[in-house]
Amino acid sequence: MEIQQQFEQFLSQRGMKHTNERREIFRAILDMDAPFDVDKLLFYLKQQGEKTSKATIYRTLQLLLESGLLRTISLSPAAARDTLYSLCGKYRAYDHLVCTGCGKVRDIEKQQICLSCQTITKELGYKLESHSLRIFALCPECQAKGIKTC
Amino acid sequence: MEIQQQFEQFLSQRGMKHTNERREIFRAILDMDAPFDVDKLLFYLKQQGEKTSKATIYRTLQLLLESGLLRTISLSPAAARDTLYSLCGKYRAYDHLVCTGCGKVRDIEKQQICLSCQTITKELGYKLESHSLRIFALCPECQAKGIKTC
DNA sequence: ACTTATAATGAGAACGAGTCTCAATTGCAG
DNA sequence: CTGCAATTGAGACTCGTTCTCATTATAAGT
Ligand SMILES: [Mn+2]
Ligand SMILES: [Mn+2]
Ligand SMILES: [Zn+2]
Ligand SMILES: [Zn+2]
Repeated sequence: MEIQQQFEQFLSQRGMKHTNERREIFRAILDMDAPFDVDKLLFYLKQQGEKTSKATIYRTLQLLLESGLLRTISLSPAAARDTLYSLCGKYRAYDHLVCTGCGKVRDIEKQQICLSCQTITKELGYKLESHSLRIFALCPECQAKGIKTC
Repeated sequence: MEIQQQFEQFLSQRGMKHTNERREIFRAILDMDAPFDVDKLLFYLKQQGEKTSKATIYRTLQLLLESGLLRTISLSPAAARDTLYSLCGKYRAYDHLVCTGCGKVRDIEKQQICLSCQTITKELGYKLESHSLRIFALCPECQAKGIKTC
């Protein structure tokens, strides 16, 4: 099924209206070519002549999170600002390797991580839903430059 | 070495002063019996008659993070509020299993996770520093109660 | 189509965690 | 002790996020 239709179906299931704003916001999200924050989305919509309000964007993002179509990304263990969002499945990996020197982020795809999560939850009788792994490490370039962290 | 002395040594290495405020804040952190936020720390210190300021608490927490004695915890992938802190080593695991139903958090200790992180960073020529894994799953109790998420 | 009830939106005020400023205080080297 | 740079406290400030409420749009019922 088309992803737009999945959202509309989600709205219907909840007895919510299919508004023009919800459509436009979702379309803008589909246009994003990297994880985005609210500012970026708002700017993009303004550019296109939409006068969507900040409040409606936050409300729609919340709906998309609840629908399971969108997820948040937290790259830094501290960062309590500027939430990043990404469509589920748009980028293959949910796991990230973050360079503590230059901040560069790589996606990780390691079957072993998924298997470990399955093992852990199975052993404890939990029903696995998702996971998020962040590895903090110094990239080869930063090692060469002699950048130190901590 | 005593952990208090490790902090004082860190301050000395940086040529920073051993102030009463830094001592009292660290003592309060040692008294915490669970991951804490700044509010809780501030309240605890007020209770004890200390009139430490919010600014100094943030400044000292930052120093403790840099010293490697303290870490932050991010349990929810969304939460952009109220950072949680915990002494390194106070709770054994850095990885958490979070119930998406009741929010209950368990520590995870799985050697396999550490090994995977080592493998991943080694393959890419990175120098591993740390990692943080959060597994989101429904606990047995919540499954029994028929609580659904998403 | 038209009406109507009500869900949704927009504008901006409010909120709150975290940061910054600067005058007053404190630690500590000499 | 003294002198001075480092540190602190009070509170203003920032800015991402949430809330409020008057206005507007959706969709069910006719
Ligand atoms: Mn931004
Ligand atoms: Mn709190
Ligand atoms: Zn790097
Ligand atoms: Zn549970």
